[in-house]
Amino acid sequence: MESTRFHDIFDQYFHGMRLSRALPGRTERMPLSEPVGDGVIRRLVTRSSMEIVLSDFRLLKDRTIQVASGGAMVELSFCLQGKGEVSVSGERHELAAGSCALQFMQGFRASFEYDKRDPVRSLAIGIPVSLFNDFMADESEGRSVNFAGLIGGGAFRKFQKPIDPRASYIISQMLERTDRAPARKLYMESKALELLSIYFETFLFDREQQTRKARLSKSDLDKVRQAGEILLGRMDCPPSLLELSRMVRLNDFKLKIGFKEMYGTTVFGYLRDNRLEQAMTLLQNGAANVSRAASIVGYANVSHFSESFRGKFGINPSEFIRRRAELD
DNA sequence: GATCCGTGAAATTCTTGCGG
DNA sequence: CCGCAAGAATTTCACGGATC
Repeated sequence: MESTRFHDIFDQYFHGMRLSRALPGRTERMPLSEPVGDGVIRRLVTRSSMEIVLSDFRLLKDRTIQVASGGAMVELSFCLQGKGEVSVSGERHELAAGSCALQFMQGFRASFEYDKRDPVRSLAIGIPVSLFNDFMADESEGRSVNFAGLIGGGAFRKFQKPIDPRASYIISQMLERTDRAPARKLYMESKALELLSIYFETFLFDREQQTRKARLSKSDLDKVRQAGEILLGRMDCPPSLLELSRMVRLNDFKLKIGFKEMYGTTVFGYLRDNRLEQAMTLLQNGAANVSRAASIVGYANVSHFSESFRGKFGINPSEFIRRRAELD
């Protein structure tokens, strides 16, 4: 693992935060090339100083990236692909594909560990504290929410959760319009605001979300992650719950608790979400029709597939294809 | 080809009980 | 009181077939 002063790139582009927002309204596109890696990072700063950063790259070496910041900021980030670990002020956090984090930070130090094998795709939306407080300002019902109150005296506070269906649909729309499309900036900003609204609501105003805490050990969580991987690897013929728990040597009770904790859903809920997301990708790039997509991701009959798809994305697969066709 | 509907199977949640 | 597990109750899911 090579440790690097990679700041120049990442401090500015990747985690988007802590840089001067000198050029509102600007769009930047930064390709990554040898020897660092390949891919591209796109960054858009709106007039309201909201920053939207889309990353899609792969590194050629394992890296530990140190980030330090004196400023304060709020960031909502989505890890779409790849995994890694972050430690902030001694606390470790997992970065897992399919998870979303809302983070509040000021004057902190963090290090990110990335693995060269895993491509990284992520979306980060950063907003200045003043804008955040402004968004929260008109909460009339009693307790008001603001940056200082949330973060307390600390340097960092984070809420984490799997990306929910509404959000993943919005993100896919954003990804489609990264380069072309008229009124792109307006479009991106509106979608980013929509995401902020969804997650401020779930993280900051949903009681039970806040009280959930870690209950399993690191090694058990590791087994849960293994189980998740097994499940994804065998989408077309998944093991039963009991088989799965035996495979990773963890009793089914813990497995269920673990899935709730790590992915925020049940074991088969997780499987289903992933099946449907993969199916959506297939439909999106025209790689398959509805029935083909259903069978690829492991649905034996299309009927149930359509029903699940609608349940998750609020739209029938056929309708989804039709609307996509209209876009082009 | 895609969606809607009824039914049995399974997974999840809820409840209770055991041992530390 | 806590962690865990077994069993009951409830909910969700997958399938086949009818229908659009």
